[in-house]
Amino acid sequence: MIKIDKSLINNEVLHALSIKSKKVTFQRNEIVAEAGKTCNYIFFVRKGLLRSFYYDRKGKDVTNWFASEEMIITAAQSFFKREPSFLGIEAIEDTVVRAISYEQLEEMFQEYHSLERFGRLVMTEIMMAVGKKAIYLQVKSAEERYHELIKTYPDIFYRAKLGHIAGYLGITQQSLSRIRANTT
Amino acid sequence: MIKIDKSLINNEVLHALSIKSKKVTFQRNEIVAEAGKTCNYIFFVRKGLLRSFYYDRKGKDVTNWFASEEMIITAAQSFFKREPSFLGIEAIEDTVVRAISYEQLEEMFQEYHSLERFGRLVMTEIMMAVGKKAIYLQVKSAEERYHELIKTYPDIFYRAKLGHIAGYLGITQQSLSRIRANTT
DNA sequence: TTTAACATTTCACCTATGTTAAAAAACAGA
DNA sequence: TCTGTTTTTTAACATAGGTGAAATGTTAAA
Repeated sequence: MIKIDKSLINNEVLHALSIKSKKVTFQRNEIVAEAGKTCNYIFFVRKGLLRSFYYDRKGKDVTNWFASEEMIITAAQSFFKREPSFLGIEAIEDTVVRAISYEQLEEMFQEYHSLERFGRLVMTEIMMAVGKKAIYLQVKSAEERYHELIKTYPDIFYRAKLGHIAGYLGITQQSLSRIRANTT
Repeated sequence: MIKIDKSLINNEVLHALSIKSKKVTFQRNEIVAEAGKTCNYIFFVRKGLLRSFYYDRKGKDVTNWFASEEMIITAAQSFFKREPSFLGIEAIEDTVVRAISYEQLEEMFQEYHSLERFGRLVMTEIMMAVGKKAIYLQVKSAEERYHELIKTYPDIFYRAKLGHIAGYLGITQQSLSRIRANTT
């Protein structure tokens, strides 16, 4: 759930980005990046909804992150460290993205100092978003986490499955169902 | 718990950093950055141990992060976004740091493209460390989180108070004491 | 329109962690 | 070394959320 603030990039770089990136479409339920393989792309979502996910020790599917219109998503650790990913990414809806490969992005970082800066600022945004999630998991109840999620990202309620949302919140789908029943 | 890999910076920039930064010492229990105020410095720890912390809704002190030798710490959201901090930072031991102000760091980012790049890489490391913490809180039991912490950062066991560690793990100090009793 | 697959809710019971309070242990200053 | 303070442990009880299973609801293909 990281929105990109394009006003931080100048037009020249924005143009270069649009040339280097390619448009890709995915169908609902299609795998966008496979767990176990190195993730070579960062995706800018134009239309649709994606989630990254992994399997916990007991084999349960856990949603790690969502991304919809104007947001970015990748398997960050794999993409930036060039190693196999423990995260998979899938399209939850029919989705259109623009994808930039690691090599292309690296080239552009070399070429445009201002993009390197933008990259640092985006990474700072991501870090704070992830940090906020950690703090919520650290001190808020499941119910509070749920209400906060729906408040800041209302359409997730209609667009994602209960089990996906529950996994993201770190609870079971039964617990989330119970929370909904208690508070609606 | 973010170690800095200095091999990613060239000597010229490293030298400039050491000139622009200043050495500061703090006594055990001294406040290094106050919650409610904008945090103007990023700290590179030379000696000692620090923690960042906040108060949850019920007023309970919760440790957010630790930093010891060769690590960095700041109130990231405040420092990078230039806004009042919800985090405080305190020295847990007598501590020596090198501090760089936001203005100085900004100047240096403008001057050295390679530092901007380094900043992006460091931010990526931080993001992944925070992401790992979030995942642990999402799917691991308190006991697993405790053992992982002690495994990856053994001296925290001797150097930090039980209550600080418990807060970091997202549990009460009584629960952590119980976990220790069960497994020692 | 029926049926099969999938998603959500409900329920009874269980367990990890929280809460409150007190005892024990460790530590720091005189 | 003694003493007051802080930290850690222990214990009894409370509760949020997990588990497994079944019931109900929804969707979409045939």
